[in-house]
Amino acid sequence: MATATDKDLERAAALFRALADPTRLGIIERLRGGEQCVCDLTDMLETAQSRLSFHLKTLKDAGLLRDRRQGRWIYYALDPDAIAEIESAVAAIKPSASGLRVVKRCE
Amino acid sequence: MATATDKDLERAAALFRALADPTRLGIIERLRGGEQCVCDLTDMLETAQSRLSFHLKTLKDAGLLRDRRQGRWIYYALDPDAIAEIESAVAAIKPSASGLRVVKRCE
DNA sequence: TTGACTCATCAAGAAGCTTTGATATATTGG
DNA sequence: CCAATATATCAAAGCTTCTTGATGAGTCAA
Repeated sequence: MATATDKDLERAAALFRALADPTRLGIIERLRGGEQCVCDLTDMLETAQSRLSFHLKTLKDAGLLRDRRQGRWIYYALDPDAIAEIESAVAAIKPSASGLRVVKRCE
Repeated sequence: MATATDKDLERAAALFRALADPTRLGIIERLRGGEQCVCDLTDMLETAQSRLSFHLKTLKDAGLLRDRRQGRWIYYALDPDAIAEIESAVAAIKPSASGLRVVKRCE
């Protein structure tokens, strides 16, 4: 496994930063089952509308959510690619399997 | 799967917050192969000593690292339990398998 | 077109995080 | 004990993020 570049670390940090807030994790949890419009999230999370909008934007800017307008509502959903990216960022911090260093390399 | 409590979300957010910094991810990367003393990390990361100490403490306070003094040196290592905790926090944000769920609409 | 509705954006202050340089503490060797 | 070394802690400054309330923008129906 190659050493992560500064850019890799920066990107991974940005993903984790987006997850580093309980309100945003609550949003994500409510999107696990599929897309939801902002109004439903507002009801579920009982929070000020501008505050919710701020956190949705934060998640979207990090690439974790996508949105879609339908009529007067806007639906947000998890982006599966981002979830995969997070999983790979976590895999990158796992201790390597052993000190024996017989791990198959990519190059 | 039960809904996460506020405390679960807070704890998961704290873990992600600890990971939300490229310097700290760099530290973790260098600990993947096993424990290192602070002096080695200082050399590898080329950073001010108090700054490194701050980030080590941040990781330790979040439960991600443990430390051990040996003589004049202090060795830091990843805590495997915390890594497992992170993995389970990530698993908790993965979309649930039932992707075909009917989405409730606003009307 | 107007009004109501849904959501985004903005500005300002509050709260939290990071860096820096200085100082403190623990350990070892002489 | 003293000096040197390794690391932690502290305080101040700077930077980033979050919350709040106000306003703007898109959409629909009458």
